[in-house]
Amino acid sequence: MDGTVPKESPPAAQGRILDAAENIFAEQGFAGAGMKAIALRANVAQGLLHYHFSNKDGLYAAVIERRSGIINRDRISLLDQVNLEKQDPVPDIMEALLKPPLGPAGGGRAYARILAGLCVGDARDSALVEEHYDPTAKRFIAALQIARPHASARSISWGYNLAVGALIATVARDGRSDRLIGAVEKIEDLEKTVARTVAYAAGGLDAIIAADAPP
Amino acid sequence: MDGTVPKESPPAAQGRILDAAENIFAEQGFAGAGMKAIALRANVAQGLLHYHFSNKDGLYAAVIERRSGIINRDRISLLDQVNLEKQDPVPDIMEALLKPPLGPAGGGRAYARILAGLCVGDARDSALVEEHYDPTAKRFIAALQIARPHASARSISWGYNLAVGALIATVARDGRSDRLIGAVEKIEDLEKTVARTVAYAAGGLDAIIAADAPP
DNA sequence: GTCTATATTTAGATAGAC
DNA sequence: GTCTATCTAAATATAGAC
Repeated sequence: MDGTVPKESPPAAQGRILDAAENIFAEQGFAGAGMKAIALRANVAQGLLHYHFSNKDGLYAAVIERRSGIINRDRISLLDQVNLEKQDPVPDIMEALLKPPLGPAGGGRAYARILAGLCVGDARDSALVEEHYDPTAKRFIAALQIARPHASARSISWGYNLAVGALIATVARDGRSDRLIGAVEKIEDLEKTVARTVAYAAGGLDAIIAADAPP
Repeated sequence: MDGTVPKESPPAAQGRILDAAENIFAEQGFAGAGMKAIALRANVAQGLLHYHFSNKDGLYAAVIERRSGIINRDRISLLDQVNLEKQDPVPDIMEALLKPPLGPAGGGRAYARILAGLCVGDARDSALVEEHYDPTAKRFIAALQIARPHASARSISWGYNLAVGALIATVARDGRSDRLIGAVEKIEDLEKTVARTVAYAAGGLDAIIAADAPP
């Protein structure tokens, strides 16, 4: 003991700020989120946000960096477990891509909505996607190309992009499907949601490959 | 001649404002767009925006209303031409759904990005979707249910939602597919883009129906 | 590291002349 | 209907005490 006393453990102010920012950016988007509201939800003074993250852009980038790191690690870990020699590895590849962001470690609905915003966003968002997601994306595209060796590179990359689109629709439009059919029942469980999105992405990929094939 | 002189014909200030707002809302999102910037691009005084549309919410709603009216009219018109008795009408239904927003009358990339934002947006966006898009959505879901009578209502409605997700990915992520494979060629033509998205949505729908079927 | 208080800029909205 | 000028509120960011 040297007399120094650590104030708070891991989820110190810095972590609370990131959590609060993740939620508010998800709800309001980048421009709509306010530093004041984030500080309020994190129970810290507004000035502290600037001390730790310089400015709003820095805070936004920190949120993306933290969560994308977790998601990419999980994605790659699952992808490495896929046996590319098996009969049809595409569903396994899609599950490795789609399950991490849908699961609890993926930040739940909040971060998934940020991810959706990233994909339809402006130049700042594009730069963040390129930095934090492109490297992993290339890994998945390479795996899909191995699984479908006769497909064109363009079909494969669109199959990847449209799989992410299915992910976005799954997260962002949750609730609308039930509303449109007047359903009143409970929330689906995660397994079923993942299974449906995986089936959709795998089926869609093969459909565009078939449509692209020379007649 | 009575001395009165009409200032400008159809594309008067009101139309220019809507055009400018559509573009800036597309680029920046609702919160990011500024009334000042919209007025500047429309070449009108800022006060005029409030004279015509009361406030920012009113202007946003007017942009959605104008474009969704055109898209819904085109969608229903194409859907009514689909022969539901033919062997497999699903691709035709999907084309009726996806072609209008991708085409020139759909507002081009600008409005498509607004549409994407609507789908991942907050409460205000949900209300606008419910008002302007739900009625047409129900028509398409009904048509899909007729084309796939043995599929569950939930599979059908998710097939619809995920088709919209494919639309969003097609528009919003344009450019990323080529970047990821290092392509440097020209822009694809509209026909090919529509055909791929239609094939994806149709193939994905049947995949989730198959996955949902009792074993 | 954290807080309080404040500076600076920018936003949406309004008033009134033309 | 349109413009100029202005009001008021809110945002981000900073300064300095603790």
